[in-house]
Amino acid sequence: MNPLTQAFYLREAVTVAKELLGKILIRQINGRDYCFKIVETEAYMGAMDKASHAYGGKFTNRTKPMFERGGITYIYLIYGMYYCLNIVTQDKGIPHAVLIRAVEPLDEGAMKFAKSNRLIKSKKNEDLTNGPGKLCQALVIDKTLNEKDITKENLLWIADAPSIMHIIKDKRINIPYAMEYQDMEWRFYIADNPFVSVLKNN
DNA sequence: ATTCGGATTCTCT
DNA sequence: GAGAATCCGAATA
Repeated sequence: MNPLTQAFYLREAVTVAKELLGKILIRQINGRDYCFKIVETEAYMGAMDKASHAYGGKFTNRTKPMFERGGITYIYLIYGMYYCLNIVTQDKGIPHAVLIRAVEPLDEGAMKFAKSNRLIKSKKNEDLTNGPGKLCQALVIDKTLNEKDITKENLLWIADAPSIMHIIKDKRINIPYAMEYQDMEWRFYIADNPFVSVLKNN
């Protein structure tokens, strides 16, 4: 499997968010590779986007990675308990990012790995990785992996795979403070995939 | 099936 | 000091 190159990430977050669906997120740990398919993403569109941590060009210790050149991680702690994994996109100085909201274990090994890191009652496999906090727990992703290059085979990287044809677009989740931006359809997921966290409400 | 509250700590003002 | 790009299990209906 070949890593997605940096050029892939030097574009708008919405574009990258759509194209990341179906790609393979790989966690290397104890000399083994665990592979997961990306099935749900959200785009955060930089200084104009009221839902973004970088709204108004806000530059702090936390948001700093978003201002770097695309192709690295942006990982933060949320609600004091959970981590969220983002992929930085666009060139240096343009703070776009894509939140990885859900992944699907690609094989039995990945499934067992996820299970061993998630101590929950539910026996449904979907509950292992169908949310941004859940997948970070399942793949043992924390701030030690923040601001790291994901274009090279490493502890955490992304490999190319065939593009997804049937993509659903929808509003982003849980951003009530974002005013008019909470209605932007900047969440994307693979149609009919059981690991998607929230389905379209109608 | 849907709603609800508690957990927990980093980050910024 | 307040609030956060969430999750889980329990309670309700």
